[in-house]
Amino acid sequence: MGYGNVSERRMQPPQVGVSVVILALGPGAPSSGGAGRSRLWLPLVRRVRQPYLGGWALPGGGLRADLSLERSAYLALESTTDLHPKYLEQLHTFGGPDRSRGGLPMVSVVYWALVGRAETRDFAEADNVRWFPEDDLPAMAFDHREIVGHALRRLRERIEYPDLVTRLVGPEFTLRQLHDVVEAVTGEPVDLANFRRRMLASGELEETGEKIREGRQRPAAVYRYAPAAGERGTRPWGGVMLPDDAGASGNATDAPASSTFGMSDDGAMDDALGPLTTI
Amino acid sequence: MGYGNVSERRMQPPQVGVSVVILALGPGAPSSGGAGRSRLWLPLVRRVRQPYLGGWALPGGGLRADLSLERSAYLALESTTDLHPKYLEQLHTFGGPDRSRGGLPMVSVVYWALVGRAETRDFAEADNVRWFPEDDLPAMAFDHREIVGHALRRLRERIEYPDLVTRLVGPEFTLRQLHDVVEAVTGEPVDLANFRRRMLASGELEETGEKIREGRQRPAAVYRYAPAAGERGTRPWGGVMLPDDAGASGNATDAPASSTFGMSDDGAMDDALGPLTTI
DNA sequence: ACAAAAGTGTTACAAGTACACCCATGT
DNA sequence: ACATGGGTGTACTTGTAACACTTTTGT
Repeated sequence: MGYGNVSERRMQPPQVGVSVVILALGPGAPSSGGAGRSRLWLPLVRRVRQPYLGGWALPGGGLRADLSLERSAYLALESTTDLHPKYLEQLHTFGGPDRSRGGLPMVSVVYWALVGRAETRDFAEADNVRWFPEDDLPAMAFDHREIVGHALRRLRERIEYPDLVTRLVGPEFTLRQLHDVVEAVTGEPVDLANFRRRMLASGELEETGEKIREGRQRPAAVYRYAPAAGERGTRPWGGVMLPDDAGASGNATDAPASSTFGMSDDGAMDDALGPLTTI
Repeated sequence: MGYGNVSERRMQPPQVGVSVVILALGPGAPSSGGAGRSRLWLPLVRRVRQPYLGGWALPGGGLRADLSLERSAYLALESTTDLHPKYLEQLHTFGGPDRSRGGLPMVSVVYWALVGRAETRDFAEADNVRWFPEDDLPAMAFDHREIVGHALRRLRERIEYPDLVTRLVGPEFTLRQLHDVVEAVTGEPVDLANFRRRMLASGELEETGEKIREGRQRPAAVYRYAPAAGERGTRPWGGVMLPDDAGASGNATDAPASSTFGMSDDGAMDDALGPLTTI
């Protein structure tokens, strides 16, 4: 009952898309010439359609019915930014009529990921992609600013867990590097001695046997993240490890995702209907 | 590129729905005649269409473009089970091609909620709704069994937080009641003395001044959940408090949701396309 | 020798655990 | 009086924080 006299349009479910918040460490404040404490940076893409045409938005894309949410997120990210995080974790799903000002209603499943410095290619800018420091973001499309805030909060809550910190620094690292990352992320000073002990006590770090000298003082032991087999994926949150060639599903000869994804290479189409959304 | 020769259908984004996992305390194992430790129960609704016709599924419904995700979840729940939780929290979003066996691809935004014993009307069964104990669930449609597992894990992680436990017992309670709930949920014994102190130390419980006698021994002090104004909503997770008459948006004369929702009263349509999905 | 960073020890305090104990109440 | 649950005390263990200290290296 009550079905005929309510406008059909209001009953329509919204469209779905995926967005990704990528976080990486980058140079510090310009006042120190980029030196000093590192900051968190994230890539945004320029929108190429209304609404918010020309504005900055999170990388994202449409959701394909034949792919898992993670795969969709990964492909959307790949096609817009060429980044290849090894780990994606679902952050939250945003929806509701208020967020799509001017566009069609849209539900965005948002993932977040951390990438090491190496993967960012020194923050080189692709055509429509630019990296911004977390504390100096431009005006952003839709509610993407709040989404970023959400992701940052999440990161700060969990940054002290070995699996998260280590993801920001790359596969091998010294304890001091981890420490500096934690301080950069939280903005709070952390006692180095106690931090060392906590990390080592976690049992998830393994000494590589190598030593590395960052300055010109005593070299530090190099570690890698190597959780005991039993406790892998034991975290309260459960992200998804992507295969090394996550763009293909176990077939190395697959065409690159950017061509199978069927999207032109314009980024930030997550909240407007892209060419693949035919209704 | 690569757009024309890929089937249009695969490019279509999936439909979206909302599902809700409701958890409430109910009678214990039948071997003890329902006495003994309480168990967690949850309501399921019988499906009235393919796939999984006649099977049990989580309450849910379509997502309306003109409502927030929470409101959609609330209305779907209300129209299928007549339950009115005061609090809903987003759990996770499930999607991917594997989960919709036989149906059209579907993304489900899943919420979870806890309701007090009072609200369950002694687990009375409505037409197509039945309550099941968490440890004796029937075969369930789609991946709903895993979704329930997800919700239970989440509950067990957080059950010791005052705001969660208190939601399972209703507005007023004794410390022993809280304690019993925690033991029922975790299955582990918890030291009562220490539990009392932890709860009181949280500062989120307020004595009502009343006393109540459960057995025929010394009466126990009655408490209510009353977090200090500053720390309300300070939890790492952030659910949504629904207004007391959450079905209406501040307008008491709104028609009941079941008629504005535009759905017939068949439950568990979240993963099949209901009458309101016209494409 | 000195500076700088790596790495270890020590102490103080907070938080959590186990368990013994007393108190209030109805039969 | 005594059984039963309500409520408190206490000793012990564990975790965390602060900070002094020793070691290794290059200049």
